[in-house]
Amino acid sequence: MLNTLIVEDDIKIAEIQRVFVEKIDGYTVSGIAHSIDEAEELVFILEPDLVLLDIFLPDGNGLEFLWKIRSKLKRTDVVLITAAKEVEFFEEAMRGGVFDYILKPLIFSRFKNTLDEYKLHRSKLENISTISQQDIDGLLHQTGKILSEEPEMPKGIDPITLKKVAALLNVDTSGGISAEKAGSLIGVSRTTSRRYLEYLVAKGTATADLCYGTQGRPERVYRKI
Amino acid sequence: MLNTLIVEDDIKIAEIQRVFVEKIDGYTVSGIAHSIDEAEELVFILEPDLVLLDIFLPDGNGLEFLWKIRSKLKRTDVVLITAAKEVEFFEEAMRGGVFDYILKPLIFSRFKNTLDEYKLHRSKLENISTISQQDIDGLLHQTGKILSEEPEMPKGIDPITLKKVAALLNVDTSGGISAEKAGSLIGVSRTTSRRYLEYLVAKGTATADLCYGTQGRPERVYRKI
DNA sequence: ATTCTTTTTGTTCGTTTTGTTCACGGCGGT
DNA sequence: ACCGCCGTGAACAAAACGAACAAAAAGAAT
Repeated sequence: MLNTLIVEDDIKIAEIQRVFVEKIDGYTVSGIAHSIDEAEELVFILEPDLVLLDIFLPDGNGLEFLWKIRSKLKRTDVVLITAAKEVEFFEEAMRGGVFDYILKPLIFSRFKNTLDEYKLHRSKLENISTISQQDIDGLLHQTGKILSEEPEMPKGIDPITLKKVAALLNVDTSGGISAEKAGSLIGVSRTTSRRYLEYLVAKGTATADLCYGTQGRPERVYRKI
Repeated sequence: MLNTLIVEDDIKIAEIQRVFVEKIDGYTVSGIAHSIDEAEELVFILEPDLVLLDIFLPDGNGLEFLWKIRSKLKRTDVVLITAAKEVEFFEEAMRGGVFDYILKPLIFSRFKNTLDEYKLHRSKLENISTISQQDIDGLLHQTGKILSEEPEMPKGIDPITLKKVAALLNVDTSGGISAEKAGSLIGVSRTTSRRYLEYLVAKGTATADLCYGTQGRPERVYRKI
C-alpha cells in the first residue's frame, strides 16, 4: 500500500482528490492538509510515499514546500496538481524532481494514469538493486529511450551476429570451439564466424589456441577469457 | 550556445568528456573541475546551463553537490555521469530532478543523444510561456504518454500505417518477416515498412534478428516480442 | 632432409540486402 | 491560393555475408 498526503486548500477539491485516490488500487490517503503549515506538520509525521501538492496556497508556496521535503525526506515523492500554467513553475518543478505535473481541472483518467505509473515505477525500483543503462532509460523520462545505441561497431561487425557468437562462447563446454563448428551452430559460414571470433580475440574477450589433429594444419579453437 | 561545466576527478575522463561536448553542435565547455571544492567555486561563477557531474569524488559526494546547486542556482540543470549502479543513487538523483543519468563507461552516441535531447528540451521551454497538459506529458517522463488521448507519434510515423504493421507482426507465422515482405503485404515500400518496424524495435515491442542466406548480406527479420 | 598429401586457415571479391537521402504529392492551416 | 509540414518511396551508397582460392601448417612418405 502506498500512502498519500493531499495538500490542497480548497476543501471540496481536496475531498474529490481523496475519493479519486481511494478508487485506485494500492493507495490510501493518510492525511489531508489545507495549508502549508498543516502540510509541514503532517508530512514529517506521516512520511508518506507520495504528496499530491498544489502550488498556490493562502499561507505559502507549494514549490517552496517541495524543497523543504527534498531537504528532509529522502524517500517521499511528489506529484503537483495545480492550475499554474506558467513554464517557470513547471521548470522549477522538474528541477525539483517531481514525478508528475497535472493541470487542473483534475480529470480522473489522467490522475489514475499517473498513480498507476507511479505504482509501477516503485515496483520496478524495488525489484532491482543495481541498475543498467537500459533500466535508467526506461525509468527516467523518454530521453534516452529513443536512441540508446551499441558501442559503435567497427565495419563488418553486426551487433546481432556478434551477440550470437559471444553467447556461444559462454555456453561452450569442452573448452573451445573452431570457427567451422561455431558457424554451423549459429547458421553462418566459417568465414563469418571467424570474423567475429577474431574480433572478440582482438577485443580481449576471447583467446585462440591450436588443436592438433592426426594430420593437416591444426585447428584454431576459440575460448572465452 | 549552452555552457557546460564538467565535474570529474579523473583527468583523462574529464578530457574525453570535453572532446565529446565540443563535438556536439550548440555546446561549449566553460569549465572543468576535478574536485567538489573546485566545482563549488566554478559553478557559482560560471552559472552554466548544464553540469556534467560524477558522484564519487575524492573530496565529496556529487549528489550532495547536486542539492547545493538546487538550493542556490535555479536555472542550472544536471546530468549525472557515473559508474554508480546502485538504485539508491539513482532514486536520489531522480528526486533531485536530474535531466539524465548516464552510466560509465561513457559511450559517445548515448552521450550525444542526451545533449541533443537537452537542447531540444530547452528550445521547447523557451518557445512557450504557458503550458498545456500535452506539453507537460511530452516534456516530463513518459508517465502521461502511455494513456494520453493523442499517442503523440514521433515525426514520420503515422498511426494508421503503424497499426497495419503491428497487426502484421501479430499474425506472422514462421517467426519473423523481412521489411521487404512486410511492405509488399501491406502495400507500402520496403523503406516505409522498415521505418515502422524499426520504430517498434526501438519502442521495445518487436525484436530484430538476422536470417543468413546462401550469399550476400543477411536479411533482417522482425518478430513481435 | 626433402617432397607429398592432407587439412584448415586467411583473404579477396562478388552478391544480396540494408540504411539513408531527397524530391514528390497531399493535407491542413493562415 | 499559397505556404508549410509530413508521410512516402525511388535511387544510391554502404554494409555484411559467403564462395572460391591461395597460402600455411602439420604428419607421412620417399
